[in-house]
Amino acid sequence: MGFFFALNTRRMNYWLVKSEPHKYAWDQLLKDKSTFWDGVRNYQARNNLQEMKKGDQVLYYHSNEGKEVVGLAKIIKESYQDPTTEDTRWVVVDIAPVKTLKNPVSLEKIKATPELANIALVRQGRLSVMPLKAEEFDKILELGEE
DNA sequence: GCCAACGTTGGC
DNA sequence: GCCAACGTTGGC
Repeated sequence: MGFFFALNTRRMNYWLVKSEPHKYAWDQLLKDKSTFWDGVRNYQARNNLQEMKKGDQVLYYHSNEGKEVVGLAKIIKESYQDPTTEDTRWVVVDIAPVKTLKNPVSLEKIKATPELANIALVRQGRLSVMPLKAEEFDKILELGEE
């Protein structure tokens, strides 16, 4: 049984999402306890949202101001129609905070870390929802807890 | 505030 | 279906 549990655990997916702090900051998510992740109007980001499964872990990045990974969140509801638009092309997911990183991990630090130099956050600056490999996810968390 | 990167739109 | 024009994101 433990063997199968380990396999399932390994299938969990890891993500990084961006938010401009003046639009919706990490602190706001802590206050709200959960939110629906709306505003995605890019197909690649949308496709990533649709791949998210309940329980997947999500790193929360502040773009523009801060430019750092500030917290860890999780998916509590899988993708459904974006309630802020009639347009059926767009979806949202529900996320909830898990913990605040002891030390935010800056973009600068990420760029300077060889294991992280190729993540989409660096390579594809405009993408707002991106997958991470387990190793990359672990590395960022590790940097955040130092 | 500038501009590079890149996605989308629309004319042909 | 190509590609120029345009809009948006986000780092600097």
